[in-house]
Amino acid sequence: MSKSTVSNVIRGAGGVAPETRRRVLESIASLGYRPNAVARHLVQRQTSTFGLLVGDLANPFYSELAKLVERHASQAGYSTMICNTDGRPKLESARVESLLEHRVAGIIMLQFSGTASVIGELLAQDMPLVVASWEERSDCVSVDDQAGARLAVEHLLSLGHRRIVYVSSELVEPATDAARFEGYRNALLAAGLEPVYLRWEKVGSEVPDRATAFFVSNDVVAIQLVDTLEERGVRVPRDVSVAGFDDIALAGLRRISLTTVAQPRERLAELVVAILIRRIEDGVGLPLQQHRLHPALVVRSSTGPPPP
Amino acid sequence: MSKSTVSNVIRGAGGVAPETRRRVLESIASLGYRPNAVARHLVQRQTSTFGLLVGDLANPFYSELAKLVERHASQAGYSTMICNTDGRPKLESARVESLLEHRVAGIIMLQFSGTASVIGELLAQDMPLVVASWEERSDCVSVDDQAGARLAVEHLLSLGHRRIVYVSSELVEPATDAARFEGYRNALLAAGLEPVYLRWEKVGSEVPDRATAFFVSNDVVAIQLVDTLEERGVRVPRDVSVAGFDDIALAGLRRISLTTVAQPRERLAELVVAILIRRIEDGVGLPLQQHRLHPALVVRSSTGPPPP
DNA sequence: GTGAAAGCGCTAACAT
DNA sequence: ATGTTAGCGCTTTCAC
Repeated sequence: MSKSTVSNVIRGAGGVAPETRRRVLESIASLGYRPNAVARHLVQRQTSTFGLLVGDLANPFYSELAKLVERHASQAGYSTMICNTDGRPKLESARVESLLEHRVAGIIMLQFSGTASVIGELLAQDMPLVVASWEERSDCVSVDDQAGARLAVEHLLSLGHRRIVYVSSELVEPATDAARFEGYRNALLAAGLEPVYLRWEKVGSEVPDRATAFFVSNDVVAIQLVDTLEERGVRVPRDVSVAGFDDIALAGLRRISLTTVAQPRERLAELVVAILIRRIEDGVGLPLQQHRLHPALVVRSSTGPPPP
Repeated sequence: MSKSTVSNVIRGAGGVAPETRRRVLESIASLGYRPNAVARHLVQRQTSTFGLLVGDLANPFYSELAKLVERHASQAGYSTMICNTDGRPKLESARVESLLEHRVAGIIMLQFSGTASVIGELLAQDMPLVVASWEERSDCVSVDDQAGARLAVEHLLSLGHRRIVYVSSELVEPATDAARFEGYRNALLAAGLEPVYLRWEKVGSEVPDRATAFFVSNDVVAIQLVDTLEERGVRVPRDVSVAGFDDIALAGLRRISLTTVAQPRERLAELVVAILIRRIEDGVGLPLQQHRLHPALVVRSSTGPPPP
């Protein structure tokens, strides 16, 4: 009963006599032996751990996604090391450095803080990486942000709105925000209307009085916007309509009932993990794996016709 | 420039000549050398990774807590391996086994699925463990669930309610649920009233018509309950009052405005991590570290006087 | 102050 | 089918 035989039994490698196998298993049970993954990873020069970078776990969209990603990862035999970056580039690079030192098998970025260099560095080191938003340089899977925005804006347009404002926030990474704004802008331009870009942080001071509808770059901020508006006595959707993006669980509550662009979360999580595993197994040779998923408009009651 | 000298420089261990130190640092930079944490952990027979077990990351209370825990952990130099158990004991033990094989330095359970044996096994192996709810046998920190429930019920009582129903759900682990029910029960009994225990899953079929108020064991279910009630045309708080437990971020929204018992999340996360680190450093000799935090009632507009 | 040597617990290649 | 050997990349004595 040498180390290698025990190893063969544990790893399910063939070539072990049934009787030997039984004895090994028995000893393992009686001694309470537990294989040491650290040692295995060292000798294999490969861990079975993913690094999961998320901007803000307190944002339901990301925590829901993180949950799904972790599930798929563990089903495929991978553990998940989670890092909340708070959207801070400094923190992000520190956490990436730590993941690299831990020799994670691959990294998933649910939200990329905007420091383009981080992605470049990861790629330069051949670290398998999947970004859950559009990223030219690496494997990625995202929803078609432009199409999603167009869906929402066309809905607002068809309701009769003419003064539709785009509201952005720091919670959405710049590239994604840009794509959603672009979709919004194209839809407005096509209707011969003028796009207006507003930062959520400034809604307090400069909210355009004549706006009859807002398209907000994510649900969390959309819900906060409804809150803020109603605090000022503006009723939604009677006085003004609000549409969001993501379709977080909360958006479906009767009291919230937010019209929004739904992301296929389940499919997204599944794909992200599958793509990462593929990259890990097939290596650098594999061409870029980039997917764009279709979003769907979910009409609820935060949008309605503009006041007369 | 031997391996040990490099090691001494990296670890900041003294006894290295400034000139040598400079040269080592320079080589590290030019070669792009990155220390291998896996090897370090193997030789030290200790990782710097925490295992974080959470019942449901999609529940905002847990994701908010997870975020805080991860932050404190990383500030203390620990990585966080996250495991979503979905409240399923089978999954839970599988994930714990994986954490054990990874030789995590300690485990934090944000929600314990109810299989008492898991905790026993962990303790038997001297695995540092902190449970974020009351657990006699191990280090733990929780809010005073009984006191919290009493706060909520006394508020309802003072509003004039007499038929107050307790609503439980699978989302809350049994021990916590029991403590909250106990606090509810005591408060009702003290007022000479009869406690009623109802499972959320059964609210559809057997909701007591004469109830004028519900105390729900957590916010997520409380919010769903409000939804369900209003779907049936029952208005909150006009017809019936609802109070929850946790004070998730969502509860503060105007549209939701849920009266609830607030848990000191920030303090909880901080303590959990501090206690775990203490246990890791001081070992088995240290007596049990058990803390009970004080909850606070947050009165919002989901509660009001009962209808005449 | 620096280097040489041993060994953490495994796997993989090679003997037997 | 089983055992032996040689590392994986570090830290930690222990010599020098």
